[in-house]
Amino acid sequence: MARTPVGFAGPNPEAVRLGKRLKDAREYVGITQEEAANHLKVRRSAISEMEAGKRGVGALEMKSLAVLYERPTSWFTGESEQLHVPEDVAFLARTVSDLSENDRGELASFAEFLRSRSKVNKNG
Amino acid sequence: MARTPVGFAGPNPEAVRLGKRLKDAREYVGITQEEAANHLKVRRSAISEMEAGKRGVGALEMKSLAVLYERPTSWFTGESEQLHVPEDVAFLARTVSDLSENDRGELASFAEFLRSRSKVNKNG
DNA sequence: CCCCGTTGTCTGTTTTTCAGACATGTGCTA
DNA sequence: TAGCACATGTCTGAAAAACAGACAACGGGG
Repeated sequence: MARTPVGFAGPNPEAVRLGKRLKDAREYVGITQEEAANHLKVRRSAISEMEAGKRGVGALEMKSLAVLYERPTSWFTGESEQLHVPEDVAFLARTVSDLSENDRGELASFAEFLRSRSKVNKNG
Repeated sequence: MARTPVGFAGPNPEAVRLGKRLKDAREYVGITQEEAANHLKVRRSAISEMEAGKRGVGALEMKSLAVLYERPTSWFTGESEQLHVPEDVAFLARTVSDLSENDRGELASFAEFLRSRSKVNKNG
């Protein structure tokens, strides 16, 4: 995790937010830093520093903590849980579900064609 | 990211899976490694190695890529296996997301055609 | 006050990542 | 086929981050 820019000493605000959430979640389920550390196979000090935003958190570490703390990773990252799927996309997905396997193949080919065509238009 | 145990040289299977998903997602939105690298403020080689599972992915990096690739982080971690959609349907849904509104209309029309055709075949 | 469980912080060592270049692969065009 | 352009894979010394372990500090009971 050398994500924070080179000449930047101050704490990364986003990392601090992430750490707070990790800490909140841990305390909510009543787990000590040591137990969390054992779960993650890291030193306890690592947990302490992660929660303070002084140390990076690996994506897989976060996933593992998500299990231990019983929360989705999106809760830690603060993502909006909304799926953001336009209605026409949803409609297509539903329609596709009704089709036979052959027809799905045809449709997929056509979709692929449209996709490559739009690429060509963009590039040229 | 020294998450993998000390005396373990082989690739971390979970990291490899994560990398594959990152790569798939990037390719679906038609972005190059270089563009992704610019977005993350890392070298392109970092993207290459992340996708190969040879390099750790920070939690905040993953969140940033989630925005760029238009997926929830849970998709990268593999948390969202709840949907149970057949793979070809899922693929179509993803491809559709790439298309312009016009192309979606075309595709929807074609899907509708296929659906009605199969109905006719059933009834006759 | 003292104990004890828990958490915060420090330092030298180890591991990972960076930075940049070089190498490979793939598609296109003459 | 050769040549080229673009995207991606991979290597190496330098720099940064994480580890490992210890010590300090906080806080609640006895």
